[in-house]
Amino acid sequence: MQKIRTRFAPSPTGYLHIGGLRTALYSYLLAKKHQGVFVLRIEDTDTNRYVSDAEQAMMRALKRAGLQYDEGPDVGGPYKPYIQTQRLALYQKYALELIHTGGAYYCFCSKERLETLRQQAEGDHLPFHYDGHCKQLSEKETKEKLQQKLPYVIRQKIPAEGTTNFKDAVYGTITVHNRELDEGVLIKSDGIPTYNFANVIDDHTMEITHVLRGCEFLSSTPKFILLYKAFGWQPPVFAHLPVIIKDGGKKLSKREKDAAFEELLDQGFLPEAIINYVALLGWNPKTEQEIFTLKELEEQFDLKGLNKAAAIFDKNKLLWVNSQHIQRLSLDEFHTHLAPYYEKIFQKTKLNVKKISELLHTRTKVFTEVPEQITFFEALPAYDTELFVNKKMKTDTLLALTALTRVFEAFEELTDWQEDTLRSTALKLIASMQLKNGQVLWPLRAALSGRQFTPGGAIEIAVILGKQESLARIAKAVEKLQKIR
RNA sequence: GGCCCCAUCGUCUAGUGGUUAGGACAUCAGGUUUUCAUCCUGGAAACGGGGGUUCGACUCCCCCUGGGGUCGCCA
Repeated sequence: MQKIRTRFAPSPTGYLHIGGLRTALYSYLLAKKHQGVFVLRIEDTDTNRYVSDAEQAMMRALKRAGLQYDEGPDVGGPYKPYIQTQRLALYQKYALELIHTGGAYYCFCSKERLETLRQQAEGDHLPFHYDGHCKQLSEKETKEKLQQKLPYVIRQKIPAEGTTNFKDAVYGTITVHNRELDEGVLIKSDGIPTYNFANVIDDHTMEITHVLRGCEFLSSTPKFILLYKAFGWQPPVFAHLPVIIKDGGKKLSKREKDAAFEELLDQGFLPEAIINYVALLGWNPKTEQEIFTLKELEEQFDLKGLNKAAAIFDKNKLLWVNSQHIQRLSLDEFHTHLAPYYEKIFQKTKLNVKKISELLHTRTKVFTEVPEQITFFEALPAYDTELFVNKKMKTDTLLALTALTRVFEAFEELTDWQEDTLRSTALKLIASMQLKNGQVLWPLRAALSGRQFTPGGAIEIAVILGKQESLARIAKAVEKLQKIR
């Protein structure tokens, strides 16, 4: 069997958004699954929309996502160059060939004439099609106009009769009447090809076997097929992907920050989690597995599992997938991810941050939510004595005062500030007071943290804070509680 | 508007003529736990509508409705 070659062919107009990421991912997975080759090609034929550094941003994003391409602008390959504006001579050559074989023709119509045609069509409530005006030109007339150096474009010639169809790997057979197809521009007046043309030439010359792209191309694919036919080439397998929309059914635009892959990274999501989530948005593994590594996706991906309907990007589920990936991280790996946050937060104190990581591990959905969870370690936040009142724990300010006073006395005597010791000391005290664990430990945790909810319990927090700081915080709580008596 | 495409819980989806319509997220209730989180148990929650075909339709066909795409010298 022929070796599978897929490509991701973005136009460098901005950043890698979720839809693009998914297209790239599926292309990558399809190639990897079959030991094929994944190519990155930059489609920069729109000189008006040139955005500097967008290519670099695209390549960086792909790499951060883990989708390393085998051939591309910066890594080279046997079909280079991989940037369309560097392949202009090639398109020129094929366009000429197409004119000679009757698959295309010169068109000298002015933009004004086309605009008039367009307005007319609109007035008649008809779809605009080029009227074929220049198709009637004789060879001699054409030659004359070329010699006069009149500006021209090259248009695709489309059969007036019949239908064109192709089998899409996800949508099945698509058929359209040729009369519905516009004889679109192949080469623009500046000599640069349009997407329609460059895409076909490149996919063929780069021997791409499978084209995965957004379904906005579904209805124009017959034109591509016609182009392949005109050249006598075998078209690749096409697989069009449904769109990803945001909640509320609106289109996910590149402008939207949360639609950009790297923005998600900045928001504290793991690249492998984003990949995992996006993979499931429109593809079903046919098993009940939900959490995948890239490697597992490479093994299990199949075009057959692709879905036709548009999918809504659900950040909630992404959050969950992310938390799952975080929990699968080893403690060391997890700790490494948190290091920069610790550095920022713990300016004054030197704490056992490894222990904090332990507490955080099952409590983190995204890294960016970590700071708010642990700032109380650095400095005791202001709090009200109401914090000591908890119905479920059966505590109130009076009980808290006695409990904390006793805890202070017991802890003060300890020479060994270890978790086991603290726990047994606390439990012994609780037993002697004939109270429930929560009646002492809730006030203790509140005193130590000044917060209603914390990662970890009273004992764990005390261990991390150390003896001096813990006692100071308990003393402060006692003082506060005495004041309101 | 023409053409093309799509349609199962709020969301992602399984389902290919006979199922108590399954799973996951979210949600609700309960349990474990010194709070929170994790973890465990359970609940509520869907086949857009109308016609056919068939002994039998979520599944097949048609129409409607709703949604999306496209109609550029953009991709």
